[in-house]
Amino acid sequence: MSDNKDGEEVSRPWQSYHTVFTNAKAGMDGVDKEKVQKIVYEMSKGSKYFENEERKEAFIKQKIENMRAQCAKLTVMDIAHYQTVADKKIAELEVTRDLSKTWLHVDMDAFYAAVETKENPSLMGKPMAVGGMSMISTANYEARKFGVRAAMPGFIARKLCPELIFVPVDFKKYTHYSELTRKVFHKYDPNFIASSLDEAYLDITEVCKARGISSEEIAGELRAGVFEETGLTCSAGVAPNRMIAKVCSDINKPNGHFVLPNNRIAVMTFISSLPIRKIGGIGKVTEHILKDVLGISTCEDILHKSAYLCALFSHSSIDFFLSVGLGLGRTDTPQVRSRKSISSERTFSATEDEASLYNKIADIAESLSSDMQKEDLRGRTLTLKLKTASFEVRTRAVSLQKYIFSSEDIMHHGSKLLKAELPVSLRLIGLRMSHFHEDKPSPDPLQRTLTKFLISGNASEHVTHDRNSMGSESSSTFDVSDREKGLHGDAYRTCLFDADDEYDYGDRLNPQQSSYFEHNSESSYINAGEIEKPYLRCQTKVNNPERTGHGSPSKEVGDLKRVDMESSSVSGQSEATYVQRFESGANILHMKATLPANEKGQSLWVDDYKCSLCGAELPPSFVEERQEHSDYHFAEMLQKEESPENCRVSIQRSSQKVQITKKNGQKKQKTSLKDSKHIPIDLFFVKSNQNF
DNA sequence: GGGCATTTTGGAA
DNA sequence: TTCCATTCCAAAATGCCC
Ligand SMILES: Cc1cn([C@H]2C[C@H](O)[C@@H](COP(=O)(O)OP(=O)(O)OP(=O)(O)O)O2)c(=O)[nH]c1=O
Ligand SMILES: [Mg+2]
Repeated sequence: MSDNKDGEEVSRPWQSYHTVFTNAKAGMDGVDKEKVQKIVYEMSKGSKYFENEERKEAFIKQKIENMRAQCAKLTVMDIAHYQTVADKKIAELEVTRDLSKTWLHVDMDAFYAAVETKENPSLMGKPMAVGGMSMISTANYEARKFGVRAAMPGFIARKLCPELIFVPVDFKKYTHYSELTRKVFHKYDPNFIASSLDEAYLDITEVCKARGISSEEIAGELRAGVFEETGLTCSAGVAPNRMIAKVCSDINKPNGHFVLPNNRIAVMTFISSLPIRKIGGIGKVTEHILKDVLGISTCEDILHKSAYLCALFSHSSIDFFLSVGLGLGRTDTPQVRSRKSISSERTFSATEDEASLYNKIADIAESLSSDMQKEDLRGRTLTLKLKTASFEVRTRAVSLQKYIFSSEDIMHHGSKLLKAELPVSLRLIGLRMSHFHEDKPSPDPLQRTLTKFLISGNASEHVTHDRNSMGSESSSTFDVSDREKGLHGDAYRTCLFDADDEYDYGDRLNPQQSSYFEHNSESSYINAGEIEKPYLRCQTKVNNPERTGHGSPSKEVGDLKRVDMESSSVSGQSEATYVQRFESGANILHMKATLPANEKGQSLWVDDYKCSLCGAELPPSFVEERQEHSDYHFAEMLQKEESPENCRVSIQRSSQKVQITKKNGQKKQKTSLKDSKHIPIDLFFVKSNQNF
């Protein structure tokens, strides 16, 4: 297979250039995929962006090779062992199957584009995209016939379709229409989960029973209701759990619905031939890895390769994959979660002019501060995000003792972080605040703690009465991390098991969250957890519409005020903690590991391939990289011997980093990127894997 | 050994 | 001419400090 692939890469290179929009999507039926691929490739080839993608791709390929090697080493006995482990796990999961609920997933058709067309009917029937020349957020179905898709840069889309009309994004409009749709959703499930402006999950078990009608009828009625209310079409999917419902809503998109009966046979039949990429949580990289390492393409394949999966991946990943293979997904209604961060970033033409960079960051700080004030947020951690002219992304964070929100404070700390990176040529700067303080303004930390303590008692009561108690959202007043652990402490990994849940956080129509009634924009968080009539307490949060060119309006996340942990830690330093690292994008999947530790000494290349100190693999041809790698170990040793106290910052700032997986004692490592000036780089790997 | 802080990664709309 | 976004989440890994 790999030989074959390599061969194709040489003769038809565009076939191996995968993008987020390479993946099939509704409305792409009659499209000449080959032609589109070729144009996309031609337009991308040679660009800085492309080169960065190639670097990332090379990293993944290497990882795949390592995993394949590991598979090859498995003995018959190993495989038999893993098979029993897999079978046991499968049996355990099967027991949890719950076919008693009926979930419906609704997804608006070409949402932004549909809204724009509704407001400007002259666009009807013409290929149109929402966004600009650098990026489009979505395209209508006429444009999709040309291969134009969401997340595709505008200039490429125009190449695919010269007639394409570009309409700038206008979040205010989308938010408005979103509210209208939610009004309809609310009639069928007052606790519906809004996972984005245009999507929601409804537990229609009760409505069906109460009205004595089928889920099919509910789906039709709901879609008609949405159309009546908004003039926009949507698609729906009905299934016994959210994971499958989401897949189903895509089956008859646009303007249609698909109902999967609540019985095991139907689910298994449906899932078996389904490409794994259709499942939420499995994206480009995971698909690539499972395909190239184990030949897995469909959900059915997952069960056939269960032993290998157990041999290669971590527990949580195994649970997730096997659940997908079994067609199992969440059926409960999760706890409402509050926003955890807020950010603002902007792309501009690359520059290394410091004055101009400071101007940019000032604008961003201003914008972020303004957003924070709209939600009455104050945060303790500020993260600076940078994207260099070569598309390398870096982040740098500081945790402060004070909670801040003013543009002055943000700018002050943000520019300090930026200053440490100069000189550098950047194309993007972003600022993100997190570790929010949940109280109302009260600058004094001590006082806040007290206030919080008092409030937490009351707030807790409300919150805990929240619909279901799976979360310990407020159980532990002062320990955020404990609460979060509780939140994810379920049998499955939230993120992967049910990707839907990833989005539940935000748009779930929760009391204080976004929706269409403003009277509560001021609602105090003390009522945050109460949910009698959730939507009645929603506030309309328009996320700086039009500020950004495209993208999504920040997930109007509600701010379920949770009592945050107080300053307590702010580890030592009086000012703040500065730590940094860098790295170019590279993918990592988590796997099991198995590499022996090395001792310190000189850097030698074992088997002419592996570093004797850390096990990193670096082919002999990587002369410079090897030199650099050796230098790194050398510097590391010097540091250890000389200044133990500076170790942290120094090492982290060095151009390479070595990571040792504790659990497995295996190591993985990669060379990260450099620092502003040169560009070393590249990685190598690890023998084994990591955990998925 | 645990808790905290930082960074990276992959995913989704 | 233009030349690949923005917002947000969770997990995992790493290192420091107790
Ligand atoms: C996928 C994607 C969507 N969006 C926005 C624009 C979309 O209209 C909106 C909803 O996303 P989607 O539901 O993924 O797409 P869509 O509604 O435009 O089309 P479909 O008929 O296939 O459902 O989110 C982005 O801004 N960036 C993205 O990468
Ligand atoms: Mg949609």
